[in-house]
Amino acid sequence: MRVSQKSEYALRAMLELALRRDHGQSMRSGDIAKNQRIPEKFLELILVELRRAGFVKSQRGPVGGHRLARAPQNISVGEIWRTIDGSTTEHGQSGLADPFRPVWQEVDKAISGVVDHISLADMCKRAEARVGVPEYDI
Amino acid sequence: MRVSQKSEYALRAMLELALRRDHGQSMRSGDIAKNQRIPEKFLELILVELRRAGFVKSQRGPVGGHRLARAPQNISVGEIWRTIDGSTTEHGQSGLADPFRPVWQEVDKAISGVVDHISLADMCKRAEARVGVPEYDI
DNA sequence: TATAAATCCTATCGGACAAGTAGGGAATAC
DNA sequence: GTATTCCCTACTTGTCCGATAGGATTTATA
Repeated sequence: MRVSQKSEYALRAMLELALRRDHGQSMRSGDIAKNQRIPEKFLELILVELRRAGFVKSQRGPVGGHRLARAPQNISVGEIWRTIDGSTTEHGQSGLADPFRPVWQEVDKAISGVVDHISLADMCKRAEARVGVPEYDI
Repeated sequence: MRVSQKSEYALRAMLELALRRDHGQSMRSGDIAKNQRIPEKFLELILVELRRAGFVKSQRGPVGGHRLARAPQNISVGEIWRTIDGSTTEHGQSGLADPFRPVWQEVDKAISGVVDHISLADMCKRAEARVGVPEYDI
């Protein structure tokens, strides 16, 4: 498959929520957008998808915002990715006879083997480990 | 990445050449197109790319055609794929600071680990094993 | 109850790119 | 020289990504 810009935004937004999670409070979409440099209105659409998929809970109104619906340990990068970009490898409708079909299935499994075993909590650790590295957040 | 229709065509064409290779003679693009049900003019463009990439040798004229430039054992699915579709995972220009960059790199490696170790010769074996299977070539 | 702040929804748009078409030019065997 | 085949450039058509726009709906607070 491909990693769309939209998925990248979704993942960064989710990571942002996971990193701020200890504070307990929810984050407004505008703040996420600013911190992560994501087009605000576009991010709103993404957050709706994430809410419908059960990843975040949202509240409207003056003290509204978004927060994770589950613990970061129980949310994998693969889940989020597939929610936004659809099933991983979509190769043109190759009939059953396509001799390469088994190859793409193996590829799918290899991809899932990576992204399904990286949780948001893992990503938090990685991000924290990078604090202080010069090129981080520039 | 994604498996474009074009890559599928390229792979099927290469497999066709590999399967007919023992006959020694070259195949015309028109015959490949007919056997593999690939739009003829489109396939011509693909064959030019494959030639430029050094996968096939072509000859013009009445007895012209295309043949593999290397042994099938030495041509991997991954090589062909990348030639047509470009580098595997292209995720939007994520800066160096992108915390997900290492993830995509791992995904890249996992994909390569599959497709770079499947040769055209392997595909020939698989294809021959499927001869006689009802849904093959229908 | 009015108001302000936030999320939510529907519609639209521009540009890029994939897939395929078209028409002819160049080589080559006979 | 003619038929055949590959080669090259250009164009078209449709789809989809990324993004924007304008409100509608919910909700805390004064």
